[in-house]
Amino acid sequence: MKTVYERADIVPLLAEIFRELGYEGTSLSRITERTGIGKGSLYHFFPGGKQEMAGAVLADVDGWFEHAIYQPLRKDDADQAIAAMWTNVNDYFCSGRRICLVGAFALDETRERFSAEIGDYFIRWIDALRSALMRAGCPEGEAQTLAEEGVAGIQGALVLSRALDDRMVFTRALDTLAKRLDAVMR
Amino acid sequence: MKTVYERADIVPLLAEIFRELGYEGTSLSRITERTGIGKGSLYHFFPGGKQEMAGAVLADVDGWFEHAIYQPLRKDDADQAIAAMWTNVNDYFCSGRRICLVGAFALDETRERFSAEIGDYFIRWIDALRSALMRAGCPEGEAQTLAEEGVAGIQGALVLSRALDDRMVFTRALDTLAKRLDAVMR
DNA sequence: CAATCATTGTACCGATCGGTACAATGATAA
DNA sequence: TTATCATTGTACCGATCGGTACAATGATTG
Repeated sequence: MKTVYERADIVPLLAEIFRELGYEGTSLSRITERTGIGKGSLYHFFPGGKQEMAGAVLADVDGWFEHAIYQPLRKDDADQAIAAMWTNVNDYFCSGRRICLVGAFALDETRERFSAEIGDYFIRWIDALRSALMRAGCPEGEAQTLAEEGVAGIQGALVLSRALDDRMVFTRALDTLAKRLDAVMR
Repeated sequence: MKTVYERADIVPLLAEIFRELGYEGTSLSRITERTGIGKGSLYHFFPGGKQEMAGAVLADVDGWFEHAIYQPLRKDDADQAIAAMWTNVNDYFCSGRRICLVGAFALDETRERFSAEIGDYFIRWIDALRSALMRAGCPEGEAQTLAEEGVAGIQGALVLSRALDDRMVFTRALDTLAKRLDAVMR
């Protein structure tokens, strides 16, 4: 018996493991244990080993945010895009049950491995949000501060809700942030 | 030649290493490499091994916050204590260069090892801040939300400033948070 | 059918992991 | 001085680490 995988199917599985265990905590044996995918397959699709696996996961995450969050913020109706951001972020992070892999990588030495990808992810999030805020009538300086506050607030809400093991904390924090940005736009 | 240590001197050294490398990323050999302390000494002071070392570091961090942040928030003049919190937090985290070990542990599976300590640290921070806010004239419901927002905001600012490798982001975020809490108090 | 080739399971590699055992060291106290 | 005892350096343990080699598998193509 022999199961055949595709690279595109493996990446989301890897993502969940890196999210839960972190980069250092993720070992090849635990990947095999939790997915059934052997080393042969893993090194066939990711010849660069663990580093390439994590890199592929980061690229996948980045692609999702670019499509689902950043592009709407840059191009669509500002009010609608910002409203959609809150609901999409709440769904994506499962109300705080899931964490942000990029944020987690930023905290420890894993950052050194992926500093470019990590920086890009947040820079583009903040820029896209600021763009939407300005189109909604917010002056530039205030829009930059608000955008940073919103993105940082989401990351902090993830930390806090996991620390307290309380998903309501995340949803509540998102709600407070949404109201704050809303208030400045009109 | 033989260097003699005390447990109290070792803990801060361990703290810095756990902060930079995370729990899984911190190995005994790297501790020895960066501190010169051998396994003999480490297991003499921490018979429980790595878990006890990290536990001692968490207790040390908790003690510092209890003394320098929480107690003033609960007992001293509210305005002064909150103002002191911002400057002390900015100093403690070196304007975002240092991260919060408790928050980092909360993000990955390390949380399972120390869930009680992690939960306590944040619960007491939020409670103390809410107490100060209420004494400063903030109604209870709003004080709870603001306290959570403040603590989460600090954690998010740490993530963001490290991700962007920009310490100004941290100082700016702290400033924005301070102004926000200040506005509601009067 | 035969040949090709992407994919997979498994055995194996040296290095490092967390942890233990214990003798050497050196300060303290009788 | 001698005995005691906390402290340390070092050698060692089995397990696991990330990674490699390669033959077996099986779908695809001519």
